Amino acid sequence: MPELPDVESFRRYVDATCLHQTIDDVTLPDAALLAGVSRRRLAQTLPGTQFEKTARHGKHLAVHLAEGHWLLLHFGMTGSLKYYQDAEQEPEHTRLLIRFDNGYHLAYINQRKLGRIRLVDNFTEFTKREQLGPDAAEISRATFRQLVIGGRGTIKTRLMNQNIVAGLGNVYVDEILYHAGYHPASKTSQLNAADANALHRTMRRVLATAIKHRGVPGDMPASWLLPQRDGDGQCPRGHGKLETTKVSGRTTYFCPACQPKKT
DNA sequence: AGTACCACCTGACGGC
DNA sequence: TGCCGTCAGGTGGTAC
Repeated sequence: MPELPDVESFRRYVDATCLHQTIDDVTLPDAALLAGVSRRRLAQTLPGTQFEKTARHGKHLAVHLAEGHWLLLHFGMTGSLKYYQDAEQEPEHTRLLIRFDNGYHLAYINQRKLGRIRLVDNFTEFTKREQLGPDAAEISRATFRQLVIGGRGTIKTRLMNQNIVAGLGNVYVDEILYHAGYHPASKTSQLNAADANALHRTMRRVLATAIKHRGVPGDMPASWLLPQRDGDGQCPRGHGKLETTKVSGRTTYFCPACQPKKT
């Protein structure tokens, strides 16, 4: 479930493997993921150019091409990348395959096809056009406070909204609310500046830790909720079984003892 | 401006 | 064995 830490790990992976190599050719086994760009246009644009640098905003990975455009990858919930040499190693569900002139391949894999592949002139303009909120790993405390408290709705829904803060999804919002001690259905109208500051501090810490562990669930600290996301997950602080509920349609894990509701 | 619900999409899993 | 319903969840659309 690629959220900000996963996408940041993909970005670093591309930086570590694919920069400054000339693209020989591109294969698009499935055009269903293309958004605003045709198969033909990608096949015309990519060969002959190189990946120059990468950027990320929320859950969007952007690769700047030496010829000027940005290749944008969104991973949905089942997307990932793999860099490999032998053609035989091509992963299942590869939806975009780039072959470099050093003989290596970069595969964009996406089993459930909920991701998007785009080609845009300007990444910053794209994030504005999509009205994405500030990146969750970069947002200042003051801006966060302004966007996240007050108004209507629940804190979980607010934090999941990419137009408010970009990068958080179901799993990491649950994680942040657990560590900060807020019930996911707490009303934003009941939160004050101190609550916002605490949430901001916790969010930054959770994201930094998750990035350090490359978003791999099994590598997260034992004190985290994430490894407990299954049938009978336990509160890592010893309060017994976690509860699940639906908040705006998403399965939500929380500990009723650690996370009292503010209604 | 909220919520509620559906659709997209595939594969795993439980029930019968 | 095998069929079917449900669930996973990021996003976007619609109805209310």
